[in-house]
Amino acid sequence: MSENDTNAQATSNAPATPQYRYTTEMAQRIEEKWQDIWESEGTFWAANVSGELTDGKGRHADGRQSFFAMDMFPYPSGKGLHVGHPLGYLATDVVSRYHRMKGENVLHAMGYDAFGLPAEQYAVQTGQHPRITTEQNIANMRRQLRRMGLSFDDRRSFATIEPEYVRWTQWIFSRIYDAWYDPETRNPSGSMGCARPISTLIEQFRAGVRPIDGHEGKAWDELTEVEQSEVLNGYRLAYISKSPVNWCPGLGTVLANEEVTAEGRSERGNFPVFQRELRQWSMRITAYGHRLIEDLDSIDWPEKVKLMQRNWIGESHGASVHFKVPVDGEMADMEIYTTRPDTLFGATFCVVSPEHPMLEHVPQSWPEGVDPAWTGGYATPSEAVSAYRELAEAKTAADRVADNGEKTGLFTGLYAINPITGAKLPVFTADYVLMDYGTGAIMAVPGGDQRDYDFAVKYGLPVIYTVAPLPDSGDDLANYEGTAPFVSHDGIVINSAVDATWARGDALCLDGMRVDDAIAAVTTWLEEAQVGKGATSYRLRDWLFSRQRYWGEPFPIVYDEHEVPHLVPDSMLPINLPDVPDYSPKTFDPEDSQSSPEAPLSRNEDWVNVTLDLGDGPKTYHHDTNTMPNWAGSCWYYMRYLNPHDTEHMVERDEYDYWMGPKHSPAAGQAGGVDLYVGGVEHAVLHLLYSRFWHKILFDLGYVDSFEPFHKLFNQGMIQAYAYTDDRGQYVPAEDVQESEVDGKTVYTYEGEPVNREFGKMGKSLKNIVTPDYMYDHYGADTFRLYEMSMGPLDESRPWNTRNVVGGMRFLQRLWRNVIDENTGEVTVTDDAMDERTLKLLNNTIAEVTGEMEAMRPNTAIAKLIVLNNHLTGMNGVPRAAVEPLVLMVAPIAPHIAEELWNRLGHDESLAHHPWPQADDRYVGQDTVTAVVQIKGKVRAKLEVSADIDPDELEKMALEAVAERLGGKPPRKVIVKAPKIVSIVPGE
RNA sequence: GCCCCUGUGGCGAAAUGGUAUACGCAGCCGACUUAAAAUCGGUCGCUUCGGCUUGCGGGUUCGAGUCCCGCCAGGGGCACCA
Repeated sequence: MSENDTNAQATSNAPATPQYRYTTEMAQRIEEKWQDIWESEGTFWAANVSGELTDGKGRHADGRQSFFAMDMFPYPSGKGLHVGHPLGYLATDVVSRYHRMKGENVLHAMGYDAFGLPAEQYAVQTGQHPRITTEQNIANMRRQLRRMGLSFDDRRSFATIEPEYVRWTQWIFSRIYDAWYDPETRNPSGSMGCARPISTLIEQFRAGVRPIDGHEGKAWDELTEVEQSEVLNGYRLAYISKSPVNWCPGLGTVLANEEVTAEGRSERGNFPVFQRELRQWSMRITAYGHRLIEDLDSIDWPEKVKLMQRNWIGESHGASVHFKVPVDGEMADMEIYTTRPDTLFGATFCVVSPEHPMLEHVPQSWPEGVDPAWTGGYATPSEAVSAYRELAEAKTAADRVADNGEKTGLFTGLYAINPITGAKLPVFTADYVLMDYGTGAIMAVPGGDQRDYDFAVKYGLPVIYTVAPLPDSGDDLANYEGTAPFVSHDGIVINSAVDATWARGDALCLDGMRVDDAIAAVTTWLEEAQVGKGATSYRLRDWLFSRQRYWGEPFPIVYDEHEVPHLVPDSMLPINLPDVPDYSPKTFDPEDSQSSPEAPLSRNEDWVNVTLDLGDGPKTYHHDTNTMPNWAGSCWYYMRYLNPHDTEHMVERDEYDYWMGPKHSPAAGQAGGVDLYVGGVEHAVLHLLYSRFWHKILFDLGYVDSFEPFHKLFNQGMIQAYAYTDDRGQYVPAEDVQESEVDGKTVYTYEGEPVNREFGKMGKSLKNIVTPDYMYDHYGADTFRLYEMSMGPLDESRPWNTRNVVGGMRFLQRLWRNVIDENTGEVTVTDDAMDERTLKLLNNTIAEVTGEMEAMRPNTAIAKLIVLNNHLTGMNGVPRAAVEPLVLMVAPIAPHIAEELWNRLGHDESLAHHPWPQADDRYVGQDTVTAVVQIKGKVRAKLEVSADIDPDELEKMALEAVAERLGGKPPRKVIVKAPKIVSIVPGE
């Protein structure tokens, strides 16, 4: 389009686009010019307090407020960007530029999260080494982002695959491995629980102040190295465990719970996931469950994300209770977990998970007269139990979903004795009880739990109701009996008299108590009788931390001939990946649940076997062949922006304190952290939880002085798009679809044929992608930025519509024309004084736009800038004193045109650090306002009055204005909110 | 099933409990053009001209898009967690 304009001017005598109009070509020239200037002058370099990055182009850190604005860094995937991707980057950039103009020292940079599945899969597809494709992708992404005019400090960019970065990722792993969680020590923030070096635990074992698990009564130094290693493994925050994990044959790797969907499939690739018992690395995130919930109160995050984290961690309070189980003439102990100890009187059977160790001790034969439904037709309990266990193991999460709550289970032949009633309860095994939650065993209370009720109905077990609705609730227990349990936590306890004094003659009667009080009473009783205690349980599981992939960080761990793990000394880090031709993961038939993972690194024997001197002479060791999950690099990258080339520290203390310390900025709270972190909500329980966990460990160990990584989190919305399908359901290119009106209805056609419109994501397969490059070519970066920022609130999703972009272009053209003559290219502003109206509008606009920028609402800021600009457009000669502040206010959103106009207005320095305009209070507000007279809330008259009108006078005027409507009757009530509203309630 | 968010013109959207529809797109009318595009100016919720309008029905209030209760629709999170 615009190209034709230029040609037309050269080749025909028809009136053409004026030579100095702000066209797409003009925009492109201006944008490239300023991007070069910013780069060569280091305009966006942020100044550190010390070290090599103190140079902020004459703007040093001393005494200046810091502001750290950060995006969730991207995977450099080969797919390239579409216009939806950079929405968050643009938002962060607008905020960064605004804060820079407020005089703050702004840290804003971009790194690349380059390990992990997307990069590896792209490499496998293209047959090139992931390092090569990753570096190409990073270069392409850098180019596209640079063209957007983002104000990054390019000295601080890095990728997580760089050896100098990997070194510190491995260093952090080493610190986590070398630490344990002491729940009895206060951490530096004052709350209970603290990670401490493992040496402090060894000291306790050695001093005999802590019993050694499994070796009670022995001295620490009597234990073999293997035994010591196993004991410590039970405490380390990064530990090896043989436990059921999510095994995904289709991807050839194990996955964390967070990476498995509710349907039991892999989040990436959508392959089936099976539970397999495997030896893998885990991180003890459950130790931090409580602090991860509690500290949410100290950070400025969307409630939605906080809620998702709270739900994911799933802290529940209750009690653990010990039931005696007669086994082979002795009394074994079975511990159960319940959130409702008050219902102990209503327990009519027990259930253990199919993996529960108690199942090793089932009796030889079924008791006399056992119900055949309970035995499943098996001849002995052990046959029944092992058959059921096999059945449960083969089930995928998807099967469980398909079961739709249908309960299965079998009797174990065992009985458990209820410690409070003495009742003998049959013990079942069923897969609705999970081994890795609570204790893997429950007391079943069918009168108060839907699942237990379903099970009881199926197996003909008794139901005892122990809780009734509150008497004044209008509900009646009779509504539940025989049909459903009464599950509410509101209610009163009934029916606790069931032999309550059996246990030890203590009277414990709960009748008439509210549930809360009854829970407390039973918990106290359990503790006094030493058969149980208050307990907290978490839905959160420990974080499975190893993957069988090539493209990730190797573990800084080697094993000796006894398979005892040893930490590789810090001085030998990083451990780099071997440069080998075969980096593909070993994948299997997605349905082959019996396959086992095979780490690609294990194929490189040269790399696997090493001779090291770890203090007792050179010995042969072998490397751990797993790699870390792709979350590892993103867990701590924010700190690396502070100085990505620091070879002495993960992060330097003074630098951390200046940029992220708890009191560095009024914007940050007590918890400290990055001032603004912008990214998609999809990481709510993945990256954002892992990152907080690592950060808290580093805080406990004293490496950082704030206990949260991200003070303010902002989730940008998604940019959605229309897609079109023809009558065969095939997608057609959205770009070429025509829109027209037929009989007042909008119809869409492609090559003359009608097509259906649907609404959703932007994607290549939907043929509705719009790329940033398309936008640069057709409108320029400033118009692109302006459109994305004006579409609506940043945190809401909305549809992209290229047709609407032109409005932003017109605004910039008018702004340009208000400064520059389109025909001569001369600056046309006047130095005349502003008229009163312009002065008022200008100062009101400054005040309002400042407010919108503070609140991160660029859409409404833009609307107000347009109003001011439109006003100036109508003037005869635009006053410099009005247009200069306008240019400054446009700068965060459309920085290139703003720099160009600022320069042409006679300023030599970039406006990037020019002070943000200040509103003159004398001209803020209105002289006259339209006062509205309402009768019963409906507008009946409007009055033009002075802004400082006396309320009594306004009331008088208002009553006069609507006298006719009041019909002479005195009003019953008059509310005056001068100068805007008079609200009248008429007399009867 | 449980929890959370969102419903305002033809479209994207504005509105500290105080004039609903700012700003932009599209549309319509006009100016400049031989013409078209671009640009500029105007107009732009519905209406039987009484009024009526923020998904629907109630409530609180002098006054509700905004607060409360109950529905409906769309989106998201969790889902045998004892």
